[in-house]
Amino acid sequence: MNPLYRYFQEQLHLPAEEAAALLRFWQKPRSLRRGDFLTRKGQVEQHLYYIQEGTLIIFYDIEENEQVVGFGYTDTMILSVPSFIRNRPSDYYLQALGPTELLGITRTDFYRLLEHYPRLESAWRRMVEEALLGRIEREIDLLTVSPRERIQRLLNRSPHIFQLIPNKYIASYLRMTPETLSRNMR
Amino acid sequence: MNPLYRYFQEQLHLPAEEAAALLRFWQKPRSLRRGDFLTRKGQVEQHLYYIQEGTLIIFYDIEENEQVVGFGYTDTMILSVPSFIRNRPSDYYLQALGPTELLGITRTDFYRLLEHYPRLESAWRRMVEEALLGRIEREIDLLTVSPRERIQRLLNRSPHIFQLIPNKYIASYLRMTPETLSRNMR
DNA sequence: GGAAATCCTTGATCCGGATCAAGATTCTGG
DNA sequence: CCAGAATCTTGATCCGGATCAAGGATTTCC
Repeated sequence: MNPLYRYFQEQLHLPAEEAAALLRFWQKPRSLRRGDFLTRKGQVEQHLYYIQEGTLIIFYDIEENEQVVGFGYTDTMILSVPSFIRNRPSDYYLQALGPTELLGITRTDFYRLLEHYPRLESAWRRMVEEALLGRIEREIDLLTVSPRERIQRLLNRSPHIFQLIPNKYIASYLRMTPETLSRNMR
Repeated sequence: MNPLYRYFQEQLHLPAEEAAALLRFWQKPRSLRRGDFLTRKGQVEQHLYYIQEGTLIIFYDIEENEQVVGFGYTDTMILSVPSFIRNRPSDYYLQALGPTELLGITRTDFYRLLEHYPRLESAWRRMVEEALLGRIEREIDLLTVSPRERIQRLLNRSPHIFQLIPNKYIASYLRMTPETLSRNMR
């Protein structure tokens, strides 16, 4: 069965007909290779993407360094949220870590659909609420002083991350160096 | 003019009749004195509050210490967001820093109103979106390494905070000790 | 399959923010 | 207005995570 269709039903709780109707708007398939950028700083995010297969990182650059702020992986949505919502240039880069297949819907189409499909609108509101709650959780992680505890919290909440993403990106995400992560993982 | 009415119009962009109709649901006035708790850890947040006058801090306790995660001040809304959205016990404390006057609407009333007033629903979605964008900004602040820069970012974004809130709470909010804040403010 | 790039680990050193302490200042509430 | 509490400042010391460095292990992709 179409995995995006299943995502609509199981993750967004959309009824079958609505899920089917929405499917045809998710087009514009994109393929990325390791290192390719899905979105770059300065671009206005014009799509909401569904990841059919692959992993990506979201990062911004701060004084020569890249600071990772999130990940995307198979069967989730990914986008530069602030850029998409505000329709302004993104501060973030979205970069593929390996071969990646995506389906996208354009910003314009998406906002048009929101008006026609009330269930989609409430689904979107739930997504935004969940994203907010996720950030609040993450805030507590970032405020935790001890590196060891920060690692532990992520291990508890998202153990699969450690299977999917090279440690150096996880270290950045956890506000520590790869060395510190390595020393506190065993 | 009623400041809450003005808030509805100017901040939430609600039309005049709708703003007027909503006014009567914001009742249950509460008065707090310095140190009083509006909400405590473990309580389920039953209200959305409008601050008529006063300042509050939002914090949670982590190993004997209190970690400040936000502030509330005159003419803004305040609540324990995760508790209100999820209808679950709050991890946060909301505490008044001085004499404070609030108006509240109950969670039940509020969600009922969302169904009857589409403009309120979209206003709420905007509030959630804005809260999310605010958290994303805050994440960048927290990931900034240098204490001096973290202070600077807050000074740029919310200079009024420094007039309203004692420095020790600001220091906690900025993930540093009061000593470090003091040493880097001049 | 194999060379090259990337990533991970371990060790040694350094430094900036936390901690501890004490005094000065400001705020609070009766 | 005044006493006591809370807050802010400044100084001295300490410590844990960053940095620098190098070798080993994996992964990538022609």
